[in-house]
Amino acid sequence: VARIVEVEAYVDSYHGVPDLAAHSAKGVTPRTQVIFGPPGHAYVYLIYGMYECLNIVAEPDGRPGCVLIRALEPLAGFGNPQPRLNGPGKLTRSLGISRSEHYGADLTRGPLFLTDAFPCQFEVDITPRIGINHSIDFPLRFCVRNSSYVSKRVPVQIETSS
DNA sequence: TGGCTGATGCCCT
DNA sequence: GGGCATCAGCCAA
Repeated sequence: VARIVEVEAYVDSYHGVPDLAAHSAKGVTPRTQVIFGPPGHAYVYLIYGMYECLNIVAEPDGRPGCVLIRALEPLAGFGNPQPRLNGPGKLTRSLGISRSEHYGADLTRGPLFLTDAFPCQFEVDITPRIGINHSIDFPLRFCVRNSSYVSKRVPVQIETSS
């Protein structure tokens, strides 16, 4: 059991400006097809030849859009010492998430299950996304404020919410 | 503390 | 063949 504390959104367009950092910007390919499918499914891709990254498809069927899971706070079921899940490549390695086993997986049921059964209140920091070279200004990274489990300190605080 | 670099596989042109 | 939604280790200060 783990809590999501940091995500980034990859969208079709932001206020009418195309999101060139999104993999779906290149259109439907064998790699990106699941992003155009129904929401609640896993988009898993390989980055830099060695790290798998987990996304959750987050737009209606037929439209592209997904959320990259960048950091988790371990809650239960992890050994001692707890693994650090503060990075998209690290958390998939710790959880055993891979393209071969999880590409397109239904996250509304099954072993990788998304739930709101552990609610809590928190404030959100909104910042630019990390590690990209296109559409770098879009404020689409969302972190739990003051969480020690995020991948990086918040570089710029753009806005807050709850 | 912060910046650079190598490792490494695959997708798309 | 170029570039990539990363990370750990190294180095200088």
